[in-house]
Amino acid sequence: MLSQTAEYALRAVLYLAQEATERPVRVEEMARALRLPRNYLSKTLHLLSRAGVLVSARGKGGGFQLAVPPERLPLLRVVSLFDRFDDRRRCLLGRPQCSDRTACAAHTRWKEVAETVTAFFRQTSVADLLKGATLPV
Amino acid sequence: MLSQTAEYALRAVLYLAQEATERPVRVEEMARALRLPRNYLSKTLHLLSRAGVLVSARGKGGGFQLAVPPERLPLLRVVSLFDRFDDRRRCLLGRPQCSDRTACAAHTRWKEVAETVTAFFRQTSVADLLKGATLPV
DNA sequence: GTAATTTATCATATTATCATGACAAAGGCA
DNA sequence: TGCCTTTGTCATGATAATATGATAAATTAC
Repeated sequence: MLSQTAEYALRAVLYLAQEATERPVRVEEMARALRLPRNYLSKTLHLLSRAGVLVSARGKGGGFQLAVPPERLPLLRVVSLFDRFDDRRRCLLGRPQCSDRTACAAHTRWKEVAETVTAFFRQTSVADLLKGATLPV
Repeated sequence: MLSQTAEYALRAVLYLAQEATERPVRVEEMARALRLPRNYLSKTLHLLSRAGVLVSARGKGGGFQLAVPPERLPLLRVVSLFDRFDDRRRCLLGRPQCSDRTACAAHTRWKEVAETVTAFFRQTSVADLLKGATLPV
């Protein structure tokens, strides 16, 4: 459903929201805890930082932290950095343009489903997910 | 949302349902009409045939036809040949197993959304899509 | 200012997906 | 039979996604 990279990003953000209230967390620690490839995760976290989702600090005591309180961080803000959620994705038959006016055969029926998916990412916050978490992320 | 290949397959099946009531359709014709790569489409159609969605015939007058009336052909039967719709896909955080018992942090909320998506593919038939089609597929 | 620590970046490797081209196999028809 | 048509299959190539390893740049601590 999500690309591998978006999934990594989401898991990392959840980890930060859960583990790191104040202290910054090193890539090393996160990669180990989540079993993700270290340098690949590093790049992903860097992108999240540039997008203002995380803040990073180098040197001793450095690492990554959320830049935003989890309550005000919709999942869409995380995953949309890596996966597209535009019209092109939302057309089931892959048309470059597919709207109410230029509808493909699947448009009317698929639109609702696609909108449900997007709404989930837009309306669900990182904090929402942690509420439901019974196990560590 | 769907892989390129699953999307090609779906478009091809829709084309057959719309254009070919009796006569078989050649790959050449379909590739041209749908602007898909010819030999790649050929392989995709072959898989659909082996799965019993299409029937193929070689030689003059040959080509592909639906093996099943469009009313009794759920989209899932087409796309699940190319994309996975199992638990793994349905876990937002990519866990190998994620069920009500072994729930990830996103499970409860995501389950509904994922089920909406799967239900769409399971309950919508090829014929359903053609009903809504105002333009040629 | 030097060393240690940690992120940032670059170059490259690996893998999966998508695509092309050539030819083999099978069916229809004179 | 021999020829044409069309699917079936194989070998290969192109591209994007994922991953690794090496090194640069920044920060902290002494």
